Amino acid sequence: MVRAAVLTPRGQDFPRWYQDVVAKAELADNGPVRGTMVIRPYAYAIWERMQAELDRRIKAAGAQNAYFPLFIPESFLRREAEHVEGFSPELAVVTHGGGKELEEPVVVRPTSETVINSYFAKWIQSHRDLPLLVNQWANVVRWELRPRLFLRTSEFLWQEGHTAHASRAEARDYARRILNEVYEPFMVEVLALPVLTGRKTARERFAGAVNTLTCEAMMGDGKALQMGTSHELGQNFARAFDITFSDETGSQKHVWQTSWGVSTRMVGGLIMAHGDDAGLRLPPALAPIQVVVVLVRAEDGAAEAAAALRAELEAAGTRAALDDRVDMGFGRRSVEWELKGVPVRLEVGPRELAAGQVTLVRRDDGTKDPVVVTEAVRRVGVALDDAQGSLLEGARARREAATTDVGDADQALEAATGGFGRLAWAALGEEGEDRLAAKGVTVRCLHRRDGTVPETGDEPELVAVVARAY
RNA sequence: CGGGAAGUGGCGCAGCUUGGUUAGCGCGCAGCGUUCGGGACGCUGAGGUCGCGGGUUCGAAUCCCGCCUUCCCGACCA
Repeated sequence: MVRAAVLTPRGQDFPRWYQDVVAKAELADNGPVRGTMVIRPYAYAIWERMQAELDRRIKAAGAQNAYFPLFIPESFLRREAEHVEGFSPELAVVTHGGGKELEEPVVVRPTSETVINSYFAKWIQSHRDLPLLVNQWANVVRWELRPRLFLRTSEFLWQEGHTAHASRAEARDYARRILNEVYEPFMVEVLALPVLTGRKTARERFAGAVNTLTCEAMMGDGKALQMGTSHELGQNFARAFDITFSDETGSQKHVWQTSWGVSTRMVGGLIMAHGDDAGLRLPPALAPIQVVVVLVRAEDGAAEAAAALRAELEAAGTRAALDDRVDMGFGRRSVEWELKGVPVRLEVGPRELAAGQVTLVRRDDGTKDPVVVTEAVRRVGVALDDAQGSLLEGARARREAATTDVGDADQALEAATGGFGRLAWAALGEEGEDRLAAKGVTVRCLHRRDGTVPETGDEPELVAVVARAY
């Protein structure tokens, strides 16, 4: 039996495939204003799972949640020179309110450094007030000229952390801690996405930061996606907003800061990294629905058995759903759950039930196995664990296979046509970086030979990973 | 923002070159029946100011102008 193609094949037209998945898995729609996005319930559930997992880790790193306003006085943005310069082109500016022209235009936040820091200046007096670790879950607006659902939209949802510390070393350590203890483990353990971590080059650095750290993942077409960033801001904003404290000796000092964020872009990354020709493939640790019990036919006690299985799975702590829509064709329902990437399907029908069995189908590798009903819950648990690992390994293997070690800029360009190129940063340099950029290839990050994050950008023997990026 | 392509029921498309009266097709949707272990089938039916605005014309989905939106390729960003 040949399956009809549900989606444009991934290898035939990747962008088209991506759009097909977003539409058919009911993830998102375009909003009425160019560049905006309607996040549909299933994708929002995925985002909520990301939020839950991240929020826990962020709090474990000591930050507390707060909320700052959407509207920011335009003058605030102008206080940090590089920051304005970086964001000016993509600002949405409100000029009218309450039926009249505003005296000072108000910008819709593209990020909240400026508002948050103006309050940090007020709240921080003493070294005893430090470190101040704040996180906010919010929407931000950056007017996009070339929008793409989840990956680049004019409005997106994210989490932005902002911290102030008493010393440069402490701020630097915290920026790194967020990268290595929050973002990277979340992406690896929950999203099953192997990420490269490292520093951004000066060219790729966040506007206003002295150092930007990044997590980079490879998508199914070999392009890179920046999954999250953590910035060391130095004292740039502290000076611009006059954030000072008296230290133990009573002298006034400017604070040292960080900011860090991940966004709904990760949903796009998840689709592009794990998806296949049948749709999304969700890692079990993330999936809003980990297992769906599909009632094949409501005969011979199958309906009762399916409902009971779902209840048992839930009792065992598994996120389970029941699909008892027997008036809809079985094949159609299978296709639907595959599109949505639900990791495991338990098919319950009278035929196998007569033998005391149900069928366990794994989304990650497509395997189907009969399992004894009384063993089903345990077997689902095993399958979920296994799928989590195999998705991660599969993504890692694809990345390795599509990564080439090269010696110079020309070879790097060649390598970046279908994956990552890796070469000595010393052999590329900023001139080489500019040459690549002219061809749409960027340095995604700099890291040590062993993949760890360097302390500074001028460590010897740094490796540059270059690629085309979303 | 530059360069290309395209907007016709929910989705995918035909019709446009050579204006002409009831705008078609497939999928989906609703009802009924037969089916039912990988997108079932039959019958009946609903659903469209042809992206928006202006113009030409006796008459515009079709020709002209402007705008909006989407997709692809480039420059900028999570």
